[in-house]
Amino acid sequence: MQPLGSKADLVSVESIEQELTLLVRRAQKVHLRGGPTEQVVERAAYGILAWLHDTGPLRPSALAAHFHLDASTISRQVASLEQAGLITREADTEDRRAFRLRLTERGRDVLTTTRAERRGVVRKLLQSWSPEDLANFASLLAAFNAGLDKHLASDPNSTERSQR
Amino acid sequence: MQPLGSKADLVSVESIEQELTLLVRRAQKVHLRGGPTEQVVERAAYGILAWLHDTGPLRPSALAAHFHLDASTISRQVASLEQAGLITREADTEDRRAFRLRLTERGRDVLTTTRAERRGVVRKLLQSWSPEDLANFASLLAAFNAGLDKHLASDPNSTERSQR
DNA sequence: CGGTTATGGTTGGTACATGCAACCGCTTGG
DNA sequence: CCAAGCGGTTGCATGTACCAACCATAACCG
Repeated sequence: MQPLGSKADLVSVESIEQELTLLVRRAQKVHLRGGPTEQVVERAAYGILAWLHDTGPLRPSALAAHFHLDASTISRQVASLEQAGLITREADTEDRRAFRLRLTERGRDVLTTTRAERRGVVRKLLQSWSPEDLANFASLLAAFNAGLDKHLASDPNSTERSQR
Repeated sequence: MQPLGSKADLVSVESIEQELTLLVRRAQKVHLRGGPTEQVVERAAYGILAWLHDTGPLRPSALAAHFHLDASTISRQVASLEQAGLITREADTEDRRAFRLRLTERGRDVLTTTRAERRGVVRKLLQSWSPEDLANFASLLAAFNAGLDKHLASDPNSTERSQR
């Protein structure tokens, strides 16, 4: 509809940057807990539980790579999840330095509950959207994340300081 | 195309929840700094600078409301921005308890630089997108933020603990 | 008025998230 | 077998955030 690099594109990029900034800032506080009487599941922990659940037993290093976080950060969060009885570490048969993390029964339960609540919030937020918009948003968001992933992977610090 | 509440909707909601979680987690680290030799502009500070710039002098309380953050959080960030010489406080003629925040010359410069860099990153991330997708993403993101804003405003804690 | 309550902001205390540097122990390659 | 490297942990520093307690001014009310 419009030539590449048109003014409308610029406006879109500006708007996207703006909205992302706001979203990320605000979303800090949308971290759910286990349930009514339940256990605390921290914001950071939820991501780990979900990823472990969806992709099977993983090493801490694999988690760090997925989230683009420092190994030390993962290490502490893993320790606390283990403490809480939501995950266990099992020996890695191929390397005795490492181990693999697996959800416990309880971890699965907590994840299920928490995930249901979070999805409930999202559903409520999106209740008035058309199916087309929903599907579109889902796929654009996924595409954006994929791009971000690549960006962070290739160029870990360009976003910290643009140049030296 | 599909009946309301269809399976496809559920899948979209699930996917959106997932992608948002990942995005927010990863985006933590995409906070830019002032420039080559420049001053640190923290992630949080950037949002404040940008909002002050775009909507004129504001009270701290207005910032807190916009970001849905505690007044104390804003207070400290404002103090540090003032310290850095990026904003000034001017008396509020209507209420001597309050004051209004305004960007300084330097604040405007730093914002301009930082914003340009951030937009550059976003542009790079989105360089292969079609104009349609860009425009779509921008408007869906804005709509989502608007919904989130309403949600947080009406029901400040439902996302902290779903019920009692 | 004069006292009580409400509102705008700040400060102290605390918790969580995160990165970097230093370290420990196993693995791997001369 | 020793040196270099990798996986993970721990100490330390920072940034972001909330709540509770506080101060000062404003608004209300009898």
